[in-house]
Amino acid sequence: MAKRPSGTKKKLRRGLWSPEEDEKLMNHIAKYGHGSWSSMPKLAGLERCGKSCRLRWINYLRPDLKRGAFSQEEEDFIIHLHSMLGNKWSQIAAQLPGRTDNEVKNFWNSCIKKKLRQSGIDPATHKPLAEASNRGAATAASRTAVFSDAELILSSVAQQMPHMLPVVTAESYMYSRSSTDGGASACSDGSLSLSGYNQTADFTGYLDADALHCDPSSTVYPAVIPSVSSSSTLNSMAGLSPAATTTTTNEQCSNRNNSSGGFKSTHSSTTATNHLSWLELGPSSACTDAAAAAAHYGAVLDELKWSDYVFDGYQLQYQGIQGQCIYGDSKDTVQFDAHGISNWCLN
DNA sequence: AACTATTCCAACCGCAACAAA
DNA sequence: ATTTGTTGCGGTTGGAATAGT
Repeated sequence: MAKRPSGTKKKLRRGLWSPEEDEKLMNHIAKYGHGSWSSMPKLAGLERCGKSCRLRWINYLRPDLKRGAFSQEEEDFIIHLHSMLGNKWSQIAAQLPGRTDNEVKNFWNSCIKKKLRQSGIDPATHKPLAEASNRGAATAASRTAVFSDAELILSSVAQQMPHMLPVVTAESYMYSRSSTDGGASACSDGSLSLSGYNQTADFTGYLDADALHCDPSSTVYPAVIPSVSSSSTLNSMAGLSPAATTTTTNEQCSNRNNSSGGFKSTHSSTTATNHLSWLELGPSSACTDAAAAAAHYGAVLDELKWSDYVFDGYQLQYQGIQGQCIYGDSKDTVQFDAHGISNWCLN
C-alpha cells in the first residue's frame, strides 16, 4: 500500500456532531477561548474544519443560547424586523437575545413564511398577495403598510439622534429600499404622519406616560410591534379590516411557547380617536423630495449598525418582560415620540 | 405494521468582506 | 497594489422525526 504523501490532508469529519466532539470543543473554548477558528480543531483534537467548529459553537454550544420554542412576541418581532431588514438573519437575530441567525432563518422558512402566506401576505414583500401579484397597479389605498413600523422606528431614531441621522425620515429609507412609495408620511421633523392606525399599542410600564408628549394636532404614532399572528394584524396586513374579521389564525402553525420574553401590556391609552387602518396610510404632508433624500440617506442607513442604537434598549427591555400581545381589543391609541422610545428603552 | 409524504433543524456550501502579509 | 487566509453571512441540503395513508 502506497504511503500517504506527507501533507495530504486528513479526511475531516462531517455531519452531526457527537457528544464527545461537543465536549472537546466546549472544553477547549472554556480553557482558551475560540481565538482562531482555523487552528482550533487541531488544538482541540477535533477532526473538523474550523468553519464547522465555529458554526457548532455559535448555533448550538454557546452558553447564552436560549433554545426552545419561539414566543409569540419573538415571532412578531421577527416579522417586524424582516419587514425592515429583509433576509438579514444575523441582524434580526442580533435583536433577539439567545437566538441565532440560523434558528431565526429556519423558523422563518418553516413557520412564519407559511403563516403569512396562509394569511394572504407575501412573505417577501409583506404585502397582500393580491397586491404583490399585481404590482404597478397600486393605489394610494393599497399602499404598503408593512413598512410602517420600520418607518416609525426610524423616525424615532431621527428624532432621538439628530446628530446621527439629521433628517433621516423613515420614508426616505423606505424609498431607498423599495421602489414602492411609502405608507407613512415623513414629516419635516423626522416624525411620521399616518392617516390612520386602527391598532392599539399599549406600553404602560415601559413608557413614561409623561414622556409621551406630542403635538395633539399632529398624527405621530408609536413604533408599535404588531402582533402579526393575531387575527387583527394579519388581516390588516392582508388588507382586511381588523374590525371586520374575528377569526383567528393561531392554528396555522403549531404555536410555540409563549411564556418567555415579551412585552407587558397593561392599559394606559390616551385617546380613542381614530379609526385607523393599516392600509389607509395617508399621503405625505411635509416630506420634500423623498427620492433625493433616499439617495442620500439610504447609503447612510446602510451603514447603520441597527443593533447599536436602534434596538439595544429595546433588547434590554425585551429580555425581562412578560409576554402579552401588544394589541388588545382596545381602539385606543398611544402617541409618543423619541422620548417615548427612549423611556421605553430605559425602563 | 409498512410505506410514503411532510416538516423541521443542524450542518454544509459558496461567496463577499476584511485583515494581514 | 496584490495575494492569501480568515471570518461571517445567507442560501441550500440531508436526514431524522413525525404524520398520514
